[in-house]
Amino acid sequence: MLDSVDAAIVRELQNDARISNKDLASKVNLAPSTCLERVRSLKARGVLRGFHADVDLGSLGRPLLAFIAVRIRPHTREVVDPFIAYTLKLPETVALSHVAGPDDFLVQVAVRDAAHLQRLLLDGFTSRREVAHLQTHLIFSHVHKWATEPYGPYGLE
Amino acid sequence: MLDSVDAAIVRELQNDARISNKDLASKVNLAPSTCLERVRSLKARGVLRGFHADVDLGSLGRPLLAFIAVRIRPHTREVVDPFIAYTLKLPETVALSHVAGPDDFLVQVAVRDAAHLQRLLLDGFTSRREVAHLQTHLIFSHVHKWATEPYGPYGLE
DNA sequence: AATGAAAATACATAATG
DNA sequence: CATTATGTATTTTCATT
Repeated sequence: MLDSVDAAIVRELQNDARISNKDLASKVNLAPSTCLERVRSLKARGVLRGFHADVDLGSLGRPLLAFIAVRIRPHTREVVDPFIAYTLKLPETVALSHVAGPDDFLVQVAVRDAAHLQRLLLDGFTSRREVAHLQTHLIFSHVHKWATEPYGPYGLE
Repeated sequence: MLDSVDAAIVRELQNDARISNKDLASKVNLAPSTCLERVRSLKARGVLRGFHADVDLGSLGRPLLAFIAVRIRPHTREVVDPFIAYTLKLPETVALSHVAGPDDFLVQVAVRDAAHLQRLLLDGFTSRREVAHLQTHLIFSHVHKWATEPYGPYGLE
């Protein structure tokens, strides 16, 4: 359960995680000491899970993004869990979703170029016995909305 | 072009964007003053694009995630650009990818429950004239790997 | 829960090697 | 780029409300 002050703190930290506690306090109309307590509590309650730099992937030598839709067979825990662990260990993997539907997983990857993507597909995915089907969607552009607002009054959840 | 020190700074800030400059400097074996300069330069060069809190969406009243694959028609700039602007304004939208393939867009949304998702699909998407086809993939689980490592030596890019 | 004040840290900058 | 020095600002704790 978030009150309106918590919601304001969460909003500000979604937009700028490196804001100083003093400036944050001033934005949400709290004394710095109170603000610090609120932030600690939000972390302790698991509302704030972490703080991360958003990095230009091109600068990291990975300018090309793609989704890889993967069907695995059999779709049992014995196969699913190791597949997830394996995929998350790949340095190309940026995000992994286990989804409902014809496809089982959507893997978002960041690579240097098309040749790198091809190698990843062949050596990293189709070579695995549990991978039954692959479909690749090149990403022309990708926008992440870093700040999600609470649903309902103040996210009474 | 990142050297190994830049790469280390970027890695640390991807893992913890709220680390103090002093602690960051110590982790990457720099003097604080030098470290501060490095971080500023990385921001100025666009390598570090921003810093964001990772928030538990359930706590915001949005525990259900889905991908919505959208085909729009015609796929012209006159239609594409307003569609992107519209979709990014929806409070349910978390991320939007313009992709190659049969589907034109993958929209990641966060909603309260299945009823909310249904309303979003009907009122937010299928009601629009340019939306030719929709396919929804419920997300069972989603993992974002916040730290992407450079490709090659130090991401010589 | 929130506050203000004190004590401990950290930041920002400049000068020097 | 590291170190040092300096003044300023922030963070953090804690007694009080």
